[in-house]
Amino acid sequence: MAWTEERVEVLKTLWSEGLSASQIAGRLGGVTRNAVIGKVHRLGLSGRAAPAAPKPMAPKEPAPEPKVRTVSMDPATFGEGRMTVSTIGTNQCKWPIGDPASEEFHFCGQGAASGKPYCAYHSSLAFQPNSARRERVRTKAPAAIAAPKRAYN
DNA sequence: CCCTGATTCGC
DNA sequence: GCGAATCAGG
Repeated sequence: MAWTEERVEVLKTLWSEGLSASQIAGRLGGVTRNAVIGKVHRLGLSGRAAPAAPKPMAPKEPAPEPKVRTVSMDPATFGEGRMTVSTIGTNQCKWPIGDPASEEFHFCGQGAASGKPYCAYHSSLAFQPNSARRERVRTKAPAAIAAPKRAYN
């Protein structure tokens, strides 16, 4: 399973969303949590670093008014609205657009259902790939390296 | 024991 | 670059 742009986007998003490596791995499918963590490190977003650029220090953004843009654009034109991490609303799609460490970085910003971090379009991207396996009840750890206990008889 | 991420290391 | 094995912690 190769790390396609889409999969990487999902990875970055879910990771920044706070999901654990095993959760992400299970969602993507075809990869283990080790692979996810390895990729995460390789991407340089370990430690749950903020997706936003390493802003040294915002000169005290007064913006006391959480005026979010209630945009309703088509998925095809997403990217038009430059929702930054500071302008994103709670019920707006938080799908990352562009490099997290770039000025171009912003969020989709489309209307998202309450509780859902993404709009329908990106939600499908993130949740569509595989939906069969959600259960975590069966943690893949049957390993149980049989103890080589042998009697020295 | 279950889990978590972090790092190493052979591929 | 990739991910399993391993490490280190909760």
